[in-house]
Amino acid sequence: MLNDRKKKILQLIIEDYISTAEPVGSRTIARKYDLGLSPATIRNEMSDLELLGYLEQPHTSAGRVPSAQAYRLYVDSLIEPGALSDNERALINGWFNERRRSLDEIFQSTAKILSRMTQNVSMVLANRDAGARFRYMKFLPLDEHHAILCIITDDGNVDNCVVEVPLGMRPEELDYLAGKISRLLEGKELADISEELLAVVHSNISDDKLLFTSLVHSIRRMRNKHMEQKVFLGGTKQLLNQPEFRDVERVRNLLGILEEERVVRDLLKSGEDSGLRVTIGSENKFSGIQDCSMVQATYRLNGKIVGTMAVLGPTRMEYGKVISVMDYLHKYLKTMFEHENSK
Amino acid sequence: MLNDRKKKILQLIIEDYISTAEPVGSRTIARKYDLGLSPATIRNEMSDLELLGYLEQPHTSAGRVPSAQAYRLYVDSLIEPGALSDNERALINGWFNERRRSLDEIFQSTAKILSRMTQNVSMVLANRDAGARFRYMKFLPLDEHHAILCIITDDGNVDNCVVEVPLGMRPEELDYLAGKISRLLEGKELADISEELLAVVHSNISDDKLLFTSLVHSIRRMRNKHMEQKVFLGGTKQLLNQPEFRDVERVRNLLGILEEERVVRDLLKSGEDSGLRVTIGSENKFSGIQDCSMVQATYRLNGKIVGTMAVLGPTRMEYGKVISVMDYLHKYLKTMFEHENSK
DNA sequence: GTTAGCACTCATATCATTGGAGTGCTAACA
DNA sequence: TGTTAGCACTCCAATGATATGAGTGCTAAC
Repeated sequence: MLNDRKKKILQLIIEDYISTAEPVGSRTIARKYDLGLSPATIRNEMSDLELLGYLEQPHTSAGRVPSAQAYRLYVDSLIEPGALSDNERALINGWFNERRRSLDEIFQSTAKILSRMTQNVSMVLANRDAGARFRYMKFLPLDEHHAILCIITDDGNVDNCVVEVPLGMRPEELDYLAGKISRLLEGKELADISEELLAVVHSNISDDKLLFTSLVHSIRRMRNKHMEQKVFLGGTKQLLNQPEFRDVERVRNLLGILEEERVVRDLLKSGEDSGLRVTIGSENKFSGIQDCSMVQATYRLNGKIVGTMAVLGPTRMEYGKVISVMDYLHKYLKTMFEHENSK
Repeated sequence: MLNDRKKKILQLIIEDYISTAEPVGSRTIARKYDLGLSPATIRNEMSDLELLGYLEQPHTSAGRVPSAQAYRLYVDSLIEPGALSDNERALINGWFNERRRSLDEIFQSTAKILSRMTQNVSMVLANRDAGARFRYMKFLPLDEHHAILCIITDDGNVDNCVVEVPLGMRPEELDYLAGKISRLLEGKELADISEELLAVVHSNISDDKLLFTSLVHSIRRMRNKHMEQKVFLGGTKQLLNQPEFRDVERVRNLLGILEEERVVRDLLKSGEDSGLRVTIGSENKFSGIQDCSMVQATYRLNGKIVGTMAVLGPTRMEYGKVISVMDYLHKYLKTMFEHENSK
C-alpha cells in the first residue's frame, strides 16, 4: 500500500515530530536526513501521505503533523523496538534496589521508574490477591476486651485487625477457636471465601454472637483489602514537561481525571486482556483523554493477572522507548514475583 | 500607628485582593464597600499606606496589592477567626467518616480535607511513634525455615515481618523465646529500645546466631518504621486553580520542591515548636517558596508532638479560613487520638 | 479633612504591516 | 516517468503603532 520510500519518509516525519513537537516541513526532512531527495520530491510524497490520511496540516503554511492513523502504522510496523542502553538498564536497576520491601513498594517503584524513563504519567494497577491462600489465623490477646486477629496467607503476608472478644475469654479458648476456623478456611483462596463458607464458620462458633460478628466483619474486610485493586500513579508532574501541556487548562483536565481512582481503574481494566496494547488518540473510549495515547501492558503469573501498567501521554509519544521500558520492567517484575512465590 | 480608618481600608483591600487576585483600586473600594468616603479620600489613604510599606503598586496605573507586611498585620490583628459554617463542618465530618481505618488513613484524610477546604496544597507530617510502647512479641510459624514475627504495641498496633528460624525449631521453643524477649522489652517506648537493650536480648538467646541476627534486624527495622516520619501531601492539583500558578513554570518549580520528601520534612520540622505559625512570603527561609505563605499547626498528645499539618499557597491566601479549618481539624484529631489511646 | 476635576501614566487590546516558513503547481530535466 | 528548480501563494507569528481605560497624583474648592 505504501512504498518503501513513503514509509521511510513517514517514519522520519513521525520521529522528527516526536522529538521536536513542531510540525515538520519538507525542507527539514531533506536537510536533516540524507535521503538523496530534494525538498520538492519530499513535498510531493508528503502531499500523497496527506491524501492517504497519514499526515495533517495545522494550517496551510505550516509543516505537517502525523495523524492518529500514522502513529498506528508506526506502532504496528515501522517501529524498531530497540533494546535499552546499558545506562538506562543500570538506572532502572538502581531505582528498583533503592527499597523493595513490600509488594506495594514494588508497584510504587514501578510507577516511578516508568514515569521517569518515559517522561509521562504512569499508572500501575495491582491485583493484590494474586491467588493468595488462607493459611491460618491466630488471636493475639490485647486486653480484656480486645484481641488482635492475625490472618496468615501462604505467601507469607500477614494481615491484622483488632476484634472485640467476650470479657473473660481465656487465651486457650481463643487459640482453640482460631484453630477450628483455620481448619475450615485453610487452603482457600481469599477470593473464594464466600458468604456460605462464612456461614459455616458461624455455625461453629454459634455460642458467641458478638465475637462472630466482629470476626466475620474482620475476615470480610481483610478479604476485601486483599482483593482490592490498588492504583499507583507516577510522574503526574512530568506532564508539565510536555509542550502539549503548556496550557494549564489541559493539565487540570487530565489531572482531574487521574485523581478519580475509579476512573483510572476502569481505564486500566478495559485493556487488561491483551498483553501489550497501544491506544492512540481517539481510539480511546474514555472522554477527556482522547487527545492522548496510552501504552498498556498486563503481566501475569501462572495465568493470573497480577497487574497492569500503563503510560499515558500526548499522542506524540516515544512509543518505541515506552515499549522497551515496559518490556524490561515486565521481565524484571516477572523474575521478582517468581522469586517471591518460590520462597 | 495606623488609625482605625486606615486599618479598615487596608483590611478591605487585603480581603478584596484575596478574593479577586486583581490589584485593588480606590474606586473599587469606594464602590464595593460602603465607607461613606469618595475614591479620592481612599486614594489619599492608600498613598499613605504605600509609604508605610503596606501596599505595593505593580505599576503606576494599576491598583495596589498588599505587601507581606500587610498580610502580617492582617494575620496578627485584623483577621476575624470566624467559625466554620455548619455546611463546612458537615463536609469535613463526612470526609473523615468515609474511611478511617488506620492511622495512615487518618493522616491522609487530613491532608485531603485540608487541601479541599482551602484550595491549596496541604502537607501533613506524622510522627508515627507517638509514644507507642512495646507490649509483647510472638512468632507465628510459617514453614520450616520461616516464621512471622509480630510485635504488638500498647496502642494496639501490630507490626510484622518474616524472619528466618533455625531448621527444626519447635513452636514451643519459639514461644518460649518470644516470651523471654517480651519480658525484657515490655513497656519500653519503641524509640527507647537502644542498642544496649538489644545486646541484652542477644545474651539471652546466644545459642543461635542466625536467629538473633534476623531478629534484631527486624526489631530495628520496626522501630525505625515506627519512628519514621511520614509525609502526606494533598491537593497538589489545587495549585492549578490559583491564578498565581497560571504559569506552568512556577507550578513545576513548586511541585519539584514538594516532590522531595526530604525537603518537605525539613520545611515542616522547622516550625514544629510553636502551636500555630503563619509564615508569609520572604519570611520563609526555604528558597523556592519565598513567594508563598504557609500556615502550620503542630498537634500534641500528652505533650508529645504527634504531627504537623500545613497549608502552602500563594501569599494571597484565605488566612482566616485556613486557620479555622486547621483549628477544627485539630480538635477533631485530638478527640480521635484520645479515643484511640484510651481503648 | 474631604472631594471634584483633570492631567498623566502605563498595561492591555486592537489592528495593520512585514517576514519567513512552508506549500502547490508548473515546467524543465534526466 | 520520476525528480527537481523556480515561483507564486498562503498564513502564522512577530513587530510596531495606536487607542482604550483603569488608576493615580495633584490642585483647588468646599
